[in-house]
Parts: sequence; structure tokens; C-alpha cells
Amino acid sequence: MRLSNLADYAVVTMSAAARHCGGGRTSAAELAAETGLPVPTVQKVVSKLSAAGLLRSVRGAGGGLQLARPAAAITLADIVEAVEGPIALTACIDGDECAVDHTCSVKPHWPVVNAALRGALAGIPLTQLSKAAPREPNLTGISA
Amino acid sequence: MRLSNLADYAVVTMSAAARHCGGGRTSAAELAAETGLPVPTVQKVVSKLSAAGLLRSVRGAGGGLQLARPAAAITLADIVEAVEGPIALTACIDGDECAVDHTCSVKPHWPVVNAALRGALAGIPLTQLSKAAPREPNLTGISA
DNA sequence: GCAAATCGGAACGAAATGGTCTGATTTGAC
DNA sequence: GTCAAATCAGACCATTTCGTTCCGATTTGC
Repeated sequence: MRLSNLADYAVVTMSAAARHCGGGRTSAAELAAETGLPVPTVQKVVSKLSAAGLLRSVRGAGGGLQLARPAAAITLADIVEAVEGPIALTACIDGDECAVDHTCSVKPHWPVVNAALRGALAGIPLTQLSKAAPREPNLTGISA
Repeated sequence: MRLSNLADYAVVTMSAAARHCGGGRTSAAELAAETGLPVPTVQKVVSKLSAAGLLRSVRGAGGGLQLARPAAAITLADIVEAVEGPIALTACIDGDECAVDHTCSVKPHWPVVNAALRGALAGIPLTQLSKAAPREPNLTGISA
């Protein structure tokens, strides 16, 4: 129910990379300095992000990273899926079988929840993450 | 991003317990036989559920379990929270601090996602899980 | 041709989870 | 009143996944 730290780091890293998009290429070390994350951790995150096609990496001296797509075309759902795979709360969706083959009356309901979660993540583009505050009035409104 | 197996088992167990609610008390062994889960696992799940106040357990010979509330008043959100704690995708909500104290522009957006996820889980009561199929037409509609 | 700088993948350690087991408690029967 | 059966409750151990770190492959600039 809680996404992994790597996914969280990936979101922060992409948010930092979005600010450097206009200025051209950046590096993993620079992103680590800005976000405060350890350099090796950022490297691992960058590897997954570039493997998923969200970042374009150029090797060699003078190389660096840059967004593969415009920041407006990248959402939270893309970043989370790049690091953690498909967005699904249960494994019985892609694997098709639970541990037991009982007539699971719960299984049909998971796609509804998954779609809701994915929709919430897909509704926040990367451009919005660069802003200071969201548009919603209640920041602590978990029970809203 | 994927809930733990225990939480999944808890949902299945509660769904099975809801069917026995009318007939009075049931036992962990009986629930294990119906769901196909290992008996000790069901016992562990039952312990967490009763500690959270969702199940009422009676010890001793002839004892057993029963729902503490009507099935209509128990939702997926209650079950998940009973096993996994508060529904939050990131730890920076309750802990208030990320690993680094950078001006995190991503943090303000998480409550929005958390509320959406919690709303999706709270919208499915336990009575609906006992039914064979959901009301939604597309079972595989993850991209809906 | 050499050297510096960068990304990429692999290996190690740690933490959380899942599963199992044994013990404490209570009721029912004799 | 005593014994025995049945049940839940908590503690222990193995496994897996996650997180971190390190080293090698590759490319450009001088």
C-alpha cells in the first residue's frame, strides 16, 4: 500500500530534472546535489527511468541526462510504473491466479480500485510538480 | 504500490466471515477451510482484524469469531487499514520529514492521491464483496 | 593516443514480510 | 470439582524483496 523509496526518489529526481530541461543536459551527480539524495541511489533511479524511456542518457565525457518527452507529457503514473511496474494493488491481476483457486469473489473488484488509483496518478503531470503548492486548498485533507 | 499478502488474505477472510455472520459464530479453522489458506495464516490475520475492532473473538471451547459490525458498515478501506496501517503512499505524510529536508515540491500532491485511493477503497463495502460479480461492466478495464 | 567523466550492471547487506510453532485461556463434559 | 478439548494470542524463524554501494564499460575532449 506504500510505494517503495525508489519510486519516491524517482519522482523527486524527475521533478528536479524537469527544471533543467530548458537549460539542456544535466548529470546524475547534479541531480543528487540538488535533491540531497546519495549519488549511487540517483544513478540507480536514473537507470530505471532511462530504461523505461522517460529519460534520455548520453554516455561519455560531457554527456548527461535530459527528459525524453516534454514535462507536460509525463505524469506521476508514468514515473511510478517505470520503477515499480504495472499499477496494481494485487498480484492476481497479471498473474491471473491467487495462491488458492477458490472462487474468489473479491477479485472482480480490484480493477475498479486500480483504475481509480491510476487515474489519480495520471492526473498530475510533471509540470505541476515543479510548482510550489498544489491547487487544492486542503493539504492535510486525508479524510476528505 | 502493491498491498501485502496479509492484507489480501484479510480481505478474503473477511469476505468469508461475512457469509457466516447470519449463522452466528465461526472459527478460524473453518474460514481457512473455505478460503483454502493455511490455518496459521488465517489465525494471524484474524488476530490483526480483531485487534483493529473489525472482528469479535470469543476464546475457549465453543468460541469463535463474528463480525463486530454489520457487513454494510465495513469497507475495503477498513480492512486494509487494519492490517497495513494508515493508507498513505509515502511516509512523509505521517512522519512529516523526508530523508532530506529539501524544499520538496512533490509533497503537497500526495494527499490528493491518497484521498483518491482511500475513496476508491471506501466505496466498496463488505456486502458487495460477497456477490459474484461487480456492477461495473468491464472487468479488465484497467485503462478505463 | 591519453585521460577524464559519465552511465550501466552486478554484488553485498539490511529490513520487512510471510509462515510456523508453542503457550495461555476458556468452556464443556464427566 | 476435575479433566480434557478447543480456541485465540503472542513470539520465533526462514525467506524474499528492497535499498545501498561498488566496480566495470563506454564515450568524448584534449
